[in-house]
Order: sequence, then structure tokens, then C-alpha cells
Amino acid sequence: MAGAVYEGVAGGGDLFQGQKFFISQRVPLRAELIDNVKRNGGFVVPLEKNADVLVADDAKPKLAPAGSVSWKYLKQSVEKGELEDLEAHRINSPSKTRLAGGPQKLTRTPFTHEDSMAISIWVAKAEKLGFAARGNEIYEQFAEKNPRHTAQSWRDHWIKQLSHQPRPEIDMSSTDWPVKIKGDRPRRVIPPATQSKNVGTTPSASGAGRSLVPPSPTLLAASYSLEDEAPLIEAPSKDVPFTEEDIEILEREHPDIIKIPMGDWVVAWEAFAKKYTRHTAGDWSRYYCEDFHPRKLREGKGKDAISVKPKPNQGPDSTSKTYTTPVRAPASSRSHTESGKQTHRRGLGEEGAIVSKSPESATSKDRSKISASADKSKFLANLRELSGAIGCEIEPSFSLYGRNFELYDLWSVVNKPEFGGFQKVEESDRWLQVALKLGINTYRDEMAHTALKQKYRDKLVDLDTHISAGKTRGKRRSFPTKSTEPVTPVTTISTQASEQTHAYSSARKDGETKGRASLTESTEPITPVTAIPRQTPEQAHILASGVNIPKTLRQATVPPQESTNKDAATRRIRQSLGHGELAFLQSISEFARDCLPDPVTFEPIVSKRKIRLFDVWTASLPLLARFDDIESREVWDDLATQLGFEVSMHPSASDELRQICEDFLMDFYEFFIQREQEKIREEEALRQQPEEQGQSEDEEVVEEEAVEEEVMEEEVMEEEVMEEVMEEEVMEEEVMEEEVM
DNA sequence: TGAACTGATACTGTTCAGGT
DNA sequence: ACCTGAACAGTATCAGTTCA
Repeated sequence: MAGAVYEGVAGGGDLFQGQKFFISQRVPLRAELIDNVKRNGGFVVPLEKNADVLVADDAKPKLAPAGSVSWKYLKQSVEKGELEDLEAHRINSPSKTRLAGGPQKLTRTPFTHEDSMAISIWVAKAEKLGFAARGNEIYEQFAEKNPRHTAQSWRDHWIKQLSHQPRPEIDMSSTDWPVKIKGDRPRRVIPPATQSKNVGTTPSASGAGRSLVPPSPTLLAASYSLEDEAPLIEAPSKDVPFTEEDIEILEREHPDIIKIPMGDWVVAWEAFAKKYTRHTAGDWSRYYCEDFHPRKLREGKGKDAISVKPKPNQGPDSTSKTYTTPVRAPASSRSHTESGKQTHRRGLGEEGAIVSKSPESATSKDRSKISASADKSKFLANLRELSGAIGCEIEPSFSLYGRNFELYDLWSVVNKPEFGGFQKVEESDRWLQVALKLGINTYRDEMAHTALKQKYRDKLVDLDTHISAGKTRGKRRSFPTKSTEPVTPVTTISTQASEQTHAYSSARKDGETKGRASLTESTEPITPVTAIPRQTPEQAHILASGVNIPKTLRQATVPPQESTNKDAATRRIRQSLGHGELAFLQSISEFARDCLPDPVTFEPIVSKRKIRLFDVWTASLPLLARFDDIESREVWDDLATQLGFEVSMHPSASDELRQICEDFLMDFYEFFIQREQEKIREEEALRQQPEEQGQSEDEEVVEEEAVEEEVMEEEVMEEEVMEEVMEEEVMEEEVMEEEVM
């Protein structure tokens, strides 16, 4: 058998190239096996500890070393001329700990900064998904992917060195999560903050009273909590198509799904996927967000009062001054025109002061008073009051990307001291941070920050106005009553214009619009695509990040726009800086793991100095876009200077930095661009459908022009209205003083 | 229903490689 | 030699499951 069977690899084959085998003495045909191994490039070592593969007799498992494989592995591999599946020949399941940690380590491997970062991110993700940070499971999974240390070692390291540090901000859109492999029982979750070191000995503290998954108020989380028992089925395979049955499931569960609050999204889908195992949590979530929910919204347009569609007209690319409309009526079957009429009517009779005030003036003026009412019940009371005042019910929640958010949450985040209210957030462009605070996955939903901004303008600016006006007027609730509201034609037109602008913005497509320059700050467009209409990505980056572009590049190197998509993708990279260093490190290490032969160093040494890769990334972004065109060394010298290197003292710094860019930042940049372009294409494809159902492009153009005129008109009018409002307030204060007297 | 069993978590203690 | 800390073994405890 042998001769003929392994002929193809005999006499110098490389089947076992470089592999070291320990072959147990009591293995059948041992001499032959040794011979075969040697003839096929392998080595036979005398000590177990030096071997890559331990070979033993599967007929005597008790005598076989832990982790060993049957001698049949060698025999069959040689017979076939290709390596058999090693696991299929594994004799005895190694002990639990060894399995978890992979091959036993006998040498000490120091923990690097990268290791610490990696495990921190992993644990943070795990915690978010409801795993016990101190449990074993997540470390076992992690060690499988990262065998540099054993699971136990990873765990020890995290607990001893890292558990006391603040958790990194994480990117849950990454596909690299701990997964519930052992779905047969729930994990105990111990809140890190409350955990003490020696709780294990007392039953009350060591687990009896611990909760399982974090209690979730949501229907979905409740319905599909991780405590649910579902038969453990193999992980669903990727790319399983969504069938009618799946859609039925989503239909059935949709009322619950839309109630998932922020922060519970991932956990809820994990639980959902556990119940409906045909797809992974990620696939369910993706399908829901990208397909099901948009379709649902299209179908239910005008019917579903709960859903507020993240549609183009009210989302990112609206150029409208929609904040001038106090609150859009809860979704109804009214068309835009009708809705405009209604608002018009409301504006006429009831809301002059509200609509005419600019958000900036309102929020900055009385922020302290606003924050004083930072209490949900008060907030809701104010909301009701405003609803009453304008005669229109304001929904206290809204839906974004298929998730339901409380208006209060958005409002309270924006008005937190660290954000300082609407105007401050606007000025410092911190909507991204607001989105993050709200638990929105800003990687997956890149436009979330602009959508939130729009929501705030639409729904909350007027509330701010209402609150501040209410306080200004004292405790007597004299605010917006019909009798006191000045009814001015200005406000009427203003409101109407705003509605029409809104309609316009819903109809226009992403891209250039005419007359944008005439718009004032308050009407600035908010989509990245439109926000920096005449900037190159590089310029945009410079403006937004404060990074100085190297001087050589600064001149005459601004390229013509290659494509809208590429620009948008570039802008997204710029936006990603806002996610912070850890998000970047996480992305790049995932990228490196998939695409590079070696892991990246988070703190490369440049000119004998340790610097942060994130800093290099931030500073080099403008260069990466034009990497191949850069010939001048001066550019790199500039970069080095930006990063704090004295070029004369650190002459090699420029070259080293250039090397870092060339080695992997360039690849990462390209990868990022490609990925974003893909996403943009998908988003556009999605967007196009509803637009096609809307008006024709010809109509759009006509309406665009009309609306632009009105917008400009509105600008002028608003200023007048502002003056009127200020006058009104002065008058009211006088009246109050008189009454007090 | 309760005991036995099983598996997971939480923690302690020991060994030893590697650095000073 | 001493110290640090990675690696690992062992134990206590708890919670879920099984079965009489």
C-alpha cells in the first residue's frame, strides 16, 4: 500500500513541511510512520514538549497524551497526499482549560500595549452584550483568536491590570464580537463598579443575588431575553437568504422591535437571533434596518404614527429651516402641501412667538433655566404644554434607523453641561458625540448625528424656546396663549416657507443646489455631502479636524473631485476621527488581522520616540489621499513637525513616518475608502426607491427654484420676526412687573 | 420536590521565566 | 538573589438540569 499510496509525495515531498511530530512508542507501524514523516518534510522529535503534533494510538486513549491525534492522521494524510483534518483525528478531548486556551503555553509572553488594548475592547464589547466581564467564556473565545496568551492569562491580565480602568468606547458595528456559543445557560453579569474582590465566599454576594442579563425595559429584550431557552443550534451560516417566513417573523415582532431603546439594540438582536436561529443577530439587524424597516415605512407611510422615517426630507440632507416649524404633526396621511397648510394655519393663530425665534437665541439665552428643568416629568409636562399651546400632539419619542428614542433622552444629552445645549453643540459640531451618548452606532449609522440634529431642530428647539420663555415670564403660565401671541404675517410666511423648504429638501437629491451661498448660518445644510459643497475632501478634513495640511501639499494640489462617492467616503473617514482613538485602533487592528501579515503597532517608535498611531493617522490623512503624488520630502518633514519632531534633530522621523504610512496606513485608508463607497452605493440604492415613488425630477427643479427664493425671503423675514419677538418679550416683562406691583 | 449531578464563575495559591 | 507577573492548578460556590 505504502509505496503506491504516497508515491506522489515520497522521496522529498513537503506534506508535513517543517512540522514536528512526537510519535508515541505504542503506535502501530511506528517505524513506517516515522519514515513517512521524514520523507515528507516533517520531523520526528523525541520529546512531547518539542512537538507540534502528538501522535498516539486511538485504541488506547488513556495512554495518549492530552491533545494527541491518532496515528491514522499520518497514515491517511500520506495515503491521500494531502493533510487530513487534524481535529477529526483528535484522540482525547484535552482538558477544558487547555481547550480554551489553545495549546498550552510554557513560556512567558509579556503583555504589550496592543494586547491590553485588544482585550479591553473585547471585554467592553462583551459587557455591552451582557457577558460577564470576569467570566471565562469571553476569554476563551478571545484566546482562540489570539493565542498569544492563554484564556486564563488574558482573564488574569484584564482583571488585575485593566478592570479598574475606564472602558474604551467601542464600535459595535464591527463584526468581531464575543458570541453566545454556549447558549444553554445564561451568564451571570456582575456590574464592574459594584464588584468587590472577595465576594465569592458569601453566597449572597457571590452570585445568588446577581442578575443575569441587565434588566431591560424593552418588550423585545423582555420577550427574547438571553434567559430564554432555545435549543442550541449551530451558528447560522452566512448569506442565508431571507424568506417569506423570516419576513413574517419580523412582521409579527415589529411592534416590539420598534420599542427597543438605544443601548439594548445589540443585546436584543442577539436574543432575537437566539430565538430565531436561521440568521445571526447581525444579519437580522442588518436586514431589518436596510430592508424590512425602510419597506415597512414606505408601506405604512401615513399610517404608522410611531415611526418617524429617517427619510431624506427630514434627515441629513434637508436644507430647510425646519426648526421654525414648532413640531411636525405626528405622522399623518397628509401630503407635504397639506401639512404645510396646516402648519400655516397653526402659525397664524397660535405659534408666532415660538416659530419665529431662532434656536440659537432660544437656547443660548436661557440655558441654565433649561437645564434646571432637567427632569423627565417636567420635560414631558413642558412638552404637553407646548402641544397644548400649538394645538397639536407632539410625540415624546421618535424613531431613527429602526430604533425608538425618547425625545427626552436627546434633549437631556444635548443640554448636559458637557454639551452645553443646542447652540454649543452646533457651534462645536458635536452631534456625533451626542449620537454616541445616545448609544447610536455611528459606524453603522453614519448619518445619525445629522439626523439627530435635524430631530432636535424639528422637535426640541421650540421646546427650548417654550421652556425659556416660560421661565422668563415667571411662574404664571402666560406663555403661548392665543391672546398674547402676536400674529404677524411675517411668522405666517416664515412658517409656510419653512414647510415648503422642507418639501423641497425632501425632493432634492444629494448634490449641488443653487443659491446655497445665500443661506445664512441657520440654514446651513447638514448633510456632509452638502455641508461642504465646494470643498475637496482634504479641505474638508483640514477645516473639521484642525489638522494643518503640509505646506507643499497646500498649493495647487487640490484635485478635482473624482467622484461624489469618493468625496463622501473621504468625509466619512474624517468623521471617523470623532469616534476617538480606540475606535480607530479597533478598526485598524481588525483590518490588520484580516489583511496584513502582522499585527499593527499602536505605538510605533519613530526616531527613538514612541508615538501614537492615531496621531499619525490624524495628521497624515490629507497625505494619504495623495500619497503617490507626493514627491517632495518637505511634506513628510511637515508631518514630522506636526507630530512634534524637530526635523533637524530627528532627521529620520520623516522617513519613518512615511514608512508607517506606506506600510499600512495607506492600505487601511484605501480599505476604508472602498468600504465606505460600498456603503454609500448601497444607501443610494435604498434611497432611490422612495424617491422614484415621489415626484419627478422636473418637478423637483421647478420646486427647488421656487423654494430657494422663499428661503432667502424667509431669511430676511426671520430677522424681522426676531426683532418682534424681542420686543414682545420686553413688553411682557414690563407687563409682569406691573402685575407684581 | 429535593438530591445528585454538571457546568460555570470567582478566587487563591503555586510555579517559574525573565528582568533588575 | 530578588522581584514581578504570566501561566496554571485547585477549590469554593452557585445555578441549572436531571431524575427518582
